[in-house]
Amino acid sequence: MRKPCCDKADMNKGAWSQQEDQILIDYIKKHGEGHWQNIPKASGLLRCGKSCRLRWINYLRPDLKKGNFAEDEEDLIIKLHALLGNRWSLIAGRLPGRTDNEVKNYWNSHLSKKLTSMGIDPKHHRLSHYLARTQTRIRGFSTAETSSSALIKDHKPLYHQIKLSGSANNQLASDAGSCIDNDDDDDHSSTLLPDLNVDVAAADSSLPSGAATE
DNA sequence: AAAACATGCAACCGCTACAAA
DNA sequence: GTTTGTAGCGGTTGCATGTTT
Repeated sequence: MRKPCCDKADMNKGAWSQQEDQILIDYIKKHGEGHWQNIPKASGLLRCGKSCRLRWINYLRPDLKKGNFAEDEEDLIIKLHALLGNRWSLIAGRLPGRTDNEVKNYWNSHLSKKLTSMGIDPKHHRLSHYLARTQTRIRGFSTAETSSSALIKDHKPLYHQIKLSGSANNQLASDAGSCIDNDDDDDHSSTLLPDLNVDVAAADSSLPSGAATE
């Protein structure tokens, strides 16, 4: 087991001060991103490189979009989560200005509850056991589009069509295909996602099993 | 008004992947 | 081929704030 990256007792922890933020911003403006381990030494910050990287990526980056998630962003997150599982960085990569941490937090605090309240298991994106008992066995998104359609219609359009440009869609399919596994207990593996036009069954099987599952 | 509880977010921790030596 | 160091990712925690009792 490797030592932690920052075991020095004199390193700061916890919330960042404005002064620390400014030092980090100034340093990165001058030297660019990367070489995070050098930043504490070079800038005089009493933070480990890992902490600097996280602070920059999640909070200080100028291209970050602050504020609430739009409805179409929510929808996209839900769809991508159904496709990719907890691959937060991949999902965030499809949402300009959003970070993996932000998407993850938003999922855990809002979206998973929202799906649960709709009777949908947020983990597997299918009807919860209670509802499923009264339904035919269904797989993947077709669940929400068919068997639970009446349920869905009473709520905001979580599963409505998201318009992606052709190239964006192809890129998504490409990205998604590169990270979905063949876990046969996982309903992602054979799901044809109608909205995104992505046949997950055709995904690369070379990835470690369970990568998109729990 | 105050205590208890719930919620959301920022940050940390541990792990893995990857590259360089 | 092995070792070592760094970057990046996802899970988890802790704290600040808001809400309820």
